Amino acid sequence: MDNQKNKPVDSTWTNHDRSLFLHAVANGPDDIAGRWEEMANAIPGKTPEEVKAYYEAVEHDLLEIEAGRVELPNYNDDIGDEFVVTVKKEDEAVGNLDSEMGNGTKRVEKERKKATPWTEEEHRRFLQGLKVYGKGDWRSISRIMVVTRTATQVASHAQKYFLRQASLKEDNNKDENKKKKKRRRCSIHDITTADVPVVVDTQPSSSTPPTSSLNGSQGRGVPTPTPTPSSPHEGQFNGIGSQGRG
DNA sequence: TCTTCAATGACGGGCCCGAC
DNA sequence: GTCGGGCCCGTCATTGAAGA
Repeated sequence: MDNQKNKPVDSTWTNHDRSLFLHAVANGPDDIAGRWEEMANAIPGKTPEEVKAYYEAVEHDLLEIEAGRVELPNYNDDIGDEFVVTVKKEDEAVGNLDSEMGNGTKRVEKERKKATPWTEEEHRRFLQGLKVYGKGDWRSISRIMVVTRTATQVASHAQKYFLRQASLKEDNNKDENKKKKKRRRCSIHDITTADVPVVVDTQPSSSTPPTSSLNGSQGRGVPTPTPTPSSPHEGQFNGIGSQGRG
């Protein structure tokens, strides 16, 4: 199977297949052994071998791009087809402000872009990227791990994440009474790197999937850490991704 | 000079809690 | 039970600094 590593991405995969593939990657099982079978089940007409080969090809392509060995064909729009389908829909809903700004045509009325909350899935990818690429390499994290977010967004998210961690740390040093007094909601930032195992090997030879543990058996729903037992809304941020804001 | 990152503040919106 | 004010959170925009 290793000889398929340098194979270009299989062109027989339709956009629909690719969407299913990405979804399967995001929600795939934790254990590597049964992973490909699970993913193949989610993509009609594809065998586990095909899924694995496709995954490795995609991974290889990403690494090539990352290494600067591949010229990017105007990826602003192209990536959207394959990786940010859902996000694009939201962008359209708010008038695709990004593309307008990107063309250099200044907007007459500067309208604040509608905030799209980070999903748990995105946050977990972010954490994995943080572990793999380290603090500061937001570009790589945004390109490889959280393709639905720009480097700026990743950096901003990281800032709030670290602030949150620092705040939690501070609270832990206070006594129980003070802790209870402070109202703190559950937040997506309560998911820390300790909850996200590193599974990405940046070496091209590795076939370790970058998102193999995302969600994993946990899947959707209740996040593991609930650091504020005093909060009446345990597991509240379960809805952060889905509930949206309005 | 250009690109990238970090820091900061503004803003929108949800949630909590007390008053009624 | 409901309503409203204040608090808190998350995202976006802007600006300056640093490095290539």
